[in-house]
Amino acid sequence: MANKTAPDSSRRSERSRRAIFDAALALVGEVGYDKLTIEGIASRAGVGKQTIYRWWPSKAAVLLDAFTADADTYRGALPDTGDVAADLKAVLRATVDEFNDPAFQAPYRALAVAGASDEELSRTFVARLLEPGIDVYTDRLRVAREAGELAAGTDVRLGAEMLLSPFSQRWLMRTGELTYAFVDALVDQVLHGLRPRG
Amino acid sequence: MANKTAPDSSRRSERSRRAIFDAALALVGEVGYDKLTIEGIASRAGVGKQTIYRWWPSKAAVLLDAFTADADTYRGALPDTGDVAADLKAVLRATVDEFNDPAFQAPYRALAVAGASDEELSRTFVARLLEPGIDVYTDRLRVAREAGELAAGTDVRLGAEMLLSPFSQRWLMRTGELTYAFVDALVDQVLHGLRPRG
Amino acid sequence: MANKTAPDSSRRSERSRRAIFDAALALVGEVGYDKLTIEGIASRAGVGKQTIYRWWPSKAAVLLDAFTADADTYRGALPDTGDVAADLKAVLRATVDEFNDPAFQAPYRALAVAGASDEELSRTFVARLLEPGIDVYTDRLRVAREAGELAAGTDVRLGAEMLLSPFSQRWLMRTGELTYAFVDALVDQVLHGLRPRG
Amino acid sequence: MANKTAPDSSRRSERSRRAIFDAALALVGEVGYDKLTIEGIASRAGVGKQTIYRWWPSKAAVLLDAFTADADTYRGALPDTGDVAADLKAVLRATVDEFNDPAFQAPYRALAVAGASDEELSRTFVARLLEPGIDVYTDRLRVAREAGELAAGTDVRLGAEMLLSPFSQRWLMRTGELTYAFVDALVDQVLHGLRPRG
DNA sequence: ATCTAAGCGAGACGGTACGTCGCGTCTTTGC
DNA sequence: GCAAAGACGCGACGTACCGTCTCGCTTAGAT
Repeated sequence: MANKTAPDSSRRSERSRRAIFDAALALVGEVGYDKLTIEGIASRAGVGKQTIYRWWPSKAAVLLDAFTADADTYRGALPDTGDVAADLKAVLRATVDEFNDPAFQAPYRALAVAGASDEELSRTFVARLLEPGIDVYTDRLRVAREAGELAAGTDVRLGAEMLLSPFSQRWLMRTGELTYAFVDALVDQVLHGLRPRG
Repeated sequence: MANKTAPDSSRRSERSRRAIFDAALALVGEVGYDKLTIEGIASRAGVGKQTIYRWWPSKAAVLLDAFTADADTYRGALPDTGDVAADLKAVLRATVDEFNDPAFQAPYRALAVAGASDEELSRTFVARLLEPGIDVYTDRLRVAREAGELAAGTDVRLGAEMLLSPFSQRWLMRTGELTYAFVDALVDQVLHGLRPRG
Repeated sequence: MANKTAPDSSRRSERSRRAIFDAALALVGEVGYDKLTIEGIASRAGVGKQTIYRWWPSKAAVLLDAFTADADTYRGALPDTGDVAADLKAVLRATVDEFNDPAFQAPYRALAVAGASDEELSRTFVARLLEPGIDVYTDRLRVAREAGELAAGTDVRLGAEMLLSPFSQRWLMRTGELTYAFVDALVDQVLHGLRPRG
Repeated sequence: MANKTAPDSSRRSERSRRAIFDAALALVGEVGYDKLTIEGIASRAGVGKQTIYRWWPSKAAVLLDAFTADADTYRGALPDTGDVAADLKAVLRATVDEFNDPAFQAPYRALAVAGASDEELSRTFVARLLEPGIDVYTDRLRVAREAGELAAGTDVRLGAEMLLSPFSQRWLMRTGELTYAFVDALVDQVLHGLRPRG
């Protein structure tokens, strides 16, 4: 399958793999994604360049693995107190804090940028990070719909995007502040719509 | 005030400026943003590298100027037929076509990516391209609110983001297709909300 | 005769000409010949680049004019006390001091180097600086020959070169020290030859 | 001790080294020293610029190595037929031919010029090319002195300079022709001196 | 005394080369 | 046979000067 005699992953050095992840995450925080280099990672990790090239196709892929190696543990479902508005606000407020934290921002923004320009990479990025995030909202909305909290015909996937995209967009393009007030208003307006009630 | 003795813009060569814009737009379409180089632009434009460095701080800034030099003419208001849903759908469908056009995509995506990673650049990008786009939606929604088509207390700026962000996000991160059906559903769901109607 | 409509030298700015000479001599002393630039001279002299290009073909030509503008006043004949050996030693000892003086060295070495590599320039350099120097020695030796101090058939031009070249060579290529002892020995050996006396 | 982590010379590519020498010598003959560029050498040699910068500090140093890599094999002693004048004339006549040969001239003149302006480089140039040349004359003169052909107290080093410097000077500064007649007269006058014989 | 064309300071321009950085490949030497 | 180390060919970086070319401006010399 591999076109170049694939490396034997059973012989792979776990020590080097960890060192590369640590170096990549540290460096992206210090110098930013554009000035992050393979040589820099290798040097900081005390590793030969070839060891990186052997296992990853690009610096973005290294960073993606480094980021998800730490993040893969997390995941689950949104809380369900029976009040979908309250639950969404609670989780989005926590997400506000997360995206305002520099340590989280740097590698995540780097990945988003890399994904936006590199179509190949974006497939992995979307599948491993974005889709799971959308899914937990979709699931929670579906539960709410079954419970009669939402209209019967509601497109829950689209609903999830209506909640997450304005948030992501503000953060990524810096078109606005990420505050509790913003997410509260967003949840309310998404749920009630803009139309006047009959 | 200037840290390097600013060049005299009255002596500037308009011919070179245009040639640089043309070359930058052509090249970003041909090779993509990452492989776009200052040397490439200079060579294609028949211009010395220094002429680019004299007037712009980065290739992203060149591209931004090139893109807006062409785009600055456009701008206006959304149509107003009295039916806000129909008007929004009409315009968003046109925007679907625009964002599916490779000639428009390449430089715009390049700018979005550059803006996402470079905070300085993003200020200009947001102010010159994104904000004006949001504003025309905000204005149309305001008109609709005054006309009683929307609830009295509606946050029209937030409404505009709810319409545009899911669209932008799908396009930028490739999380979904941009279709007429998608924008139609988006408009309907934004206007009506997810809640069941009393 | 001129292929480009020669400049009108009657309108020439004497003030600029002096400023260029001063700047060129000062700069060659400060940064050396290789790092001497036309732009640097123009800037230091408070002069436009074109003013230099209008009147000189190269930085070497500027330097040559600058150097000879100061040096043209000097010139004359060697002393004649009747003792040719003593006269030569006296003058060469003075020349040792001159060539060990950094203020004289820098531009003179620069000119020698430029002359060595540029055949066109070397013609002027030789004619204006080297030949006159050789001539005064040739003249003094001729007088000595007429006076019977030298053998009747002596080639006085070659004699002058035998005196000056070992001196110049040591200085230019740094193959040896320039000392009084050296020039004394040189004069003696040139006059007496290496052969044992019959 | 090294200020930049010196390269590992055991890993050095001999193929590249030779290609660089060949390219440098060919180019200096074709375009001259001033128009000789590192980029030109690298390109002609099919080598990266960095490979040159890794091993040499300047184009002059490259040329010096290139020149001596070929020339290091040669070297020896002057012929000794018992007639010092004849021997000197024979060798100097051969040297006349050598210095009138363009293929030899171009790189040698380039080195002389570079050595004249760069004190650091001149140390190597003198030690590797000039001094050995002077030494063979010094040695031959010493032999002649022991054989009684020269005066007992003769300074043989100075004698060698008296033979070589007028020659070098004429060539380098173009103050005169290099002919057999010139070197014959030079040898005679150096050996006999200018004084009339008692 | 006025006009007009040249010299002038200034510096933008199309270029070439600089010396550096990082790429991705390849090779050498342990382990 | 993977890994650390790093030399290699390559391409782009951003800078420094080159020599040419306008731009006003000032400043004679001819009218």
